[in-house]
Order: sequence, then structure tokens, then C-alpha cells
Amino acid sequence: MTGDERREQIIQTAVELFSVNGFNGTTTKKIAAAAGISEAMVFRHFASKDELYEAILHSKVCEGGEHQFPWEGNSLLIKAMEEGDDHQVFFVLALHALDKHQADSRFLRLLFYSALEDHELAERFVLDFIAGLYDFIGSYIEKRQKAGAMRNVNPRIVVRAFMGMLIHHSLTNILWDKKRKLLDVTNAEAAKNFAEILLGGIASESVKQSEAV
Amino acid sequence: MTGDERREQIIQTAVELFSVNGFNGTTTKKIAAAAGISEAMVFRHFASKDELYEAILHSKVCEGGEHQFPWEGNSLLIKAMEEGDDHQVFFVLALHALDKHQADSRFLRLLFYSALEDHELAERFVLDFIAGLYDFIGSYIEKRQKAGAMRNVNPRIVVRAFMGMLIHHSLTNILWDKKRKLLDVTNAEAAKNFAEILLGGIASESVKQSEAV
DNA sequence: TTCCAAAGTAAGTGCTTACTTACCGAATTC
DNA sequence: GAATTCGGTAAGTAAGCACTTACTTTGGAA
Repeated sequence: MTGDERREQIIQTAVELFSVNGFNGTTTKKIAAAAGISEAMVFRHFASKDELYEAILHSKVCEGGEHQFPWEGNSLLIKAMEEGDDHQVFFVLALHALDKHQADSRFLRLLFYSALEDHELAERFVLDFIAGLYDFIGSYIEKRQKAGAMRNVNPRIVVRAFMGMLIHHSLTNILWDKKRKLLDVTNAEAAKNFAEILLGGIASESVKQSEAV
Repeated sequence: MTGDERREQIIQTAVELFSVNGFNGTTTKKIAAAAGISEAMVFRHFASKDELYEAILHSKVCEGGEHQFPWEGNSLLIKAMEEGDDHQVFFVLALHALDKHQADSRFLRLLFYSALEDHELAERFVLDFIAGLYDFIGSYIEKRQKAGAMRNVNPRIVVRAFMGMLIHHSLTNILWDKKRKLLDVTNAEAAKNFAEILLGGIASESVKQSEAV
């Protein structure tokens, strides 16, 4: 196996272990064993355990590149936004997020671990990424408020409420309610309901009136 | 210092450290040093580090006793529920939760750590406690749906959405956005907006109609 | 065929970990 | 007033930790 291949394999193996056991709960010995190599090889590729961890966060943060944000390259979403189809906009955003969380629950675990364990890179990533989401969704809400489609609420509170529903839903499923005892619904169902609740909650009087007839 | 006093002091000291550094990141030596005693004393009171951790969760879970649930002993809430004052009900619930999270952020950190680190007791506590909330708030929503005040949505999805807003808001403030760069609002403001969004999102057609006039 | 760099390892190093042992001094009990 | 219990410690122990050293294997270019 070449150096680059081995490096990538170590990272993948370590992601698995770090996401389950955290930084302090994962030993370099276990990583080496899981990768099927000697411990010395781990330290040939990464000067320290810290450096390995940073490499992981870096690769995770940067991977996907342009597809970092959910709206980039999503024609369904772009079209819905242009047309002012709010239900479609928030449904697509929600479903995209929930599916992503479910598909890469390891990454969510890693992010939460690194937040608790206070790793710098993770905090910066989250703040940057989340700040982007706040700006993007927030500005869309502002636009729709000016168009009279939504009532006047602090757009950032709305974004927080929306992301709260999504992240908490995924988190509950991943961390506590793996057997779906509390609530067992498909991502599509959840996304549809969350979008409806949010939109109903910020609809303008005129929208309510027209809907209520 | 008597045995019981010392035991309690060790627990308090350990809570502080476990909530910041997690189980694996906290050494018995550090706990002893922070408590100003020798390591041997820690092991006189607790047979193992695991037992100390369990004692912490146990004391945290059982402390407060009857006041475990936010609605018990809250006359403001009980009155609002009897009168069907939905805004007041959800506002009080939200503010109570946000204030509690802020006052005891250590406990939130501890819960998240123990969920990630897969401690049994914590998972059971959370499921029990949260299940109680789902039943309580869910049944109130059901009642209001039958009364025609709310539209027909799965009450448990509504509860999830509501709790999502609250927990995510607190979590963001505690873990990532300590400087409130993303959103800087008081708990009362947040609670008011979350309650309004939720209620608008699940209002029945007739309510919308009467509000929209 | 020889050479050599890169992939790989076995067996350490010194330090830290959870946990123990053996002992001390001061109350309390009988 | 001797015995005993109780709060407390200093100095361990064996195992585990991140990380190193000194060495071997291997595959391709000269």
C-alpha cells in the first residue's frame, strides 16, 4: 500500500473510533490494530495523536468541497426559492439535512465530541458553516418578509427554531432513542411537518387570511 | 469533615470536572487534587471511578425529587393550561427550560457526554424524563386539538419540534456560540418567539381566521 | 544484479493511569 | 485508659499510555 493510501486508511479508521469513543477514549494502539498495522506506522504518517485528529477534522470539513452548503447545486431548491414556494424551500432544506445526518451520523458524533472536548478547529468550522446557513436562510426569510409573505420576526430566531427541530430530531435518534420509541417517522414525514410548523408559525396575517378561507 | 460531607464534596468536585472533560478526560488524581485530598480518599468513598460516575448521575437524576418535571408545582402553568391559554402555556414551558439550561449548563454537558460515551444510566434517565415530557405536552396538544384550537398534526412531532428549538438554542449557546455572535437574545425573548412560532404552526383554520381579521 | 528509498515492524522508553497497601493521629467507646 | 473506629495520607503497583528506536522487508530504477 502506498503512503497516501495508508494515510487515508488510517484517517478513515480513526474517524470510526474517535466518533464512537471520543479523543480521550481512543488509543493509538486501537487505531493501529483496527487498521491492521503497527503503532509505529500511525506515527510515521502523523507526528502526534493531536495531529491525526486535526487531519480528520480538516478532511471532514473540506471534503465535498463545493457541496459544503446544501443549496449549492440543488436545482430543486433554487427553483423553489425563485418561485417563492416557501413550503418547498423549507421542505427541501429539512429533508436534505435529515438525510445527511442519518447517512453520516459518525460525523455528527464527531462534531459533538469535539465541541464538548473543546477542539478549536471544530468550533471554528461549526461557527463558519452555521453562520453561512444563518445568513443564507435568514436573508431568504427577510426577502419573503418584505414581500409580505411572512410576518416580522427576527429572521435569526426563525433560523434557530428551524435548525433546532432538525438537529434535535437527528440527535435524539442517534444518541438516545435508537429504537424510535418516542417517535418513529420517516425523514420525509418529519421534514414535511417541521416545514409546515415553521411556515405556519411565521406566516403573515394576509397569508393566514387567504389560507383560512 | 465527616464521611458524608466528604462524599458529597467529592461528588460536587467530580461533576465539575466530568462535565468539562468527560469521563475519559478526567483522572482520579485531578479529582482528588481539586477536592484538596489524597487520591486514596476518593477510593475510600467510591470503589472505582465508574462507581463515582454512577453516583453522580444518580444524585443528579434524583435530586430535586418532586420538582423533576417543570409542570409540578408551577401554578402559573397549571392555571394557563386550565384556561386553555396556549401562548402562556408554551411560553412558560419554554422560559422554564431555557432558564434551567442556562443555570445548570454543567448538567447539560454531563448528559451529552454520557450519551456520547454511552453510559447506561444517562440514557435511561433521558428516555424516562423525555418520555414524560412527550406524554405531558403531547396530551395537552391532543386535548386542544379536540377542542378545535389546534389542527391535526402528530402531537409527538409537535413536541419534538418545540423541544428541538429549546435544546438546540441552549446547546448552541453553551457549546459553540458562547459569545452570542450568531444570535443574542434574552431567554424571555427566545421563549416568546419559539412559543409563537410553534403555536402559529399548529393553529387550526378557525384560529387563523379569527386572528387574521 | 545491485542499490536504495519507502513501507513496515518488534520491542522498547518514560510517564500516567486506576487502584492498593500500610500506616498515622485523633476522637469516641467501653 | 486501653481499644477501636474513623478521617486521612505517603508511597507504592501493575497495566496502559503516547511516542521512539533500531531494525527488516520489498519493489522498482540504474
